Amino acid sequence: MKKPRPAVIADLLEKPGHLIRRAHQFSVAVFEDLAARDRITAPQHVVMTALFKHPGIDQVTLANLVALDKVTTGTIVSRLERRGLLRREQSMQDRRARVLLLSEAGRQLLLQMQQTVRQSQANLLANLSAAEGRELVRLLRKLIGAEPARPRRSSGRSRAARQ
Amino acid sequence: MKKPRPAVIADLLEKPGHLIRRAHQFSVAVFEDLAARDRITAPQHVVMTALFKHPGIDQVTLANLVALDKVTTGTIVSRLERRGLLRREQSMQDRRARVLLLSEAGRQLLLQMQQTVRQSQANLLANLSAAEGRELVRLLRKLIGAEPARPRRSSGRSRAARQ
DNA sequence: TTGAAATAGTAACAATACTAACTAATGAGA
DNA sequence: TCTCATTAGTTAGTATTGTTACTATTTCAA
Repeated sequence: MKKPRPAVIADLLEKPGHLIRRAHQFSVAVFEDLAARDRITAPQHVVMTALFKHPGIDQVTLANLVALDKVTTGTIVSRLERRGLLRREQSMQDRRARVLLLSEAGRQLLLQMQQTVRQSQANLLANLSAAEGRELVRLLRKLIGAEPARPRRSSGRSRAARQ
Repeated sequence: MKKPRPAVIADLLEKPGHLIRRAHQFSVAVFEDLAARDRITAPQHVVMTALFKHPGIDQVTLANLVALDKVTTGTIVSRLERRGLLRREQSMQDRRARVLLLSEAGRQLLLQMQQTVRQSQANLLANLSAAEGRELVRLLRKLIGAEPARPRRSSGRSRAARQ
């Protein structure tokens, strides 16, 4: 006799999609808990980090680096510019493009936030052992198709980074 | 001699917070890819699923079930109500509360979407082996503090489900 | 060289997601 | 019973995130 199939619809806590949303929600909350003092959100921090490592890139390159839509990247950049944390200059080579540079204030803020950021990553993984944390990172990279195999190249082929 | 510490700032693909955001982005894109035809977003589907399993609950109870803010839950519910997928009635017991029920159209749509939903979960985990998928689910549950240990009780203590 | 395709950026729109502040109703203790 | 804290829901405001559509510019190919 067949099992009666009590629920056609699976429990939410079994669904990877739902769990990933919960994890994201948790991650954002943990970050903001510590970074609220500096009035920096997680994506703003990611953008600043990318500009720290790659000064002078344009918005589309930046969008690909951080895996955000170019429109989203544009609004985040605007907000940071309004706060004076980065500068936006006409590119000499391409008059369509805008060259992005962290301002001195932006650089200072980013460096000063390092301890905070490390702490928030630790809080995020607090419920996991060190090995589990590493395994989670590995699985997430594999899930999104960002294999560590390829030596450099980045960008990957993540669906949403299409433009 | 010390290693020169080439980058103060870690690579984004090492940071669990960034990877979780990427995974969430990917998850949403995969779901919408299949569910766009029904014009149902992932959170709308989660809300409908919860109402299917728990008909007649109020908005705050629903918000706790799906781990969303009560405001967000309210706007999603409004949108579904406007489309006729659920009904909202005054509660007899508590005149502040609104009792939520899936309409017949909502029930039909939800059931009809089951195959789509299963497929999108499969697509989401396509890069992982079955064992890796299960491990990811386990780690995410542990991360957000929703242990399978406790037999029933749910709700957990997720930071963002505070209200 | 010129005309079409591609690209960088923006604008307008929609949906999620949260906080803070509010209204209305409930409930519990003095 | 009266007051006050709590609770259900909404409104307003901010931010992220995406789509589609548009302008300006560049590039490539006929």
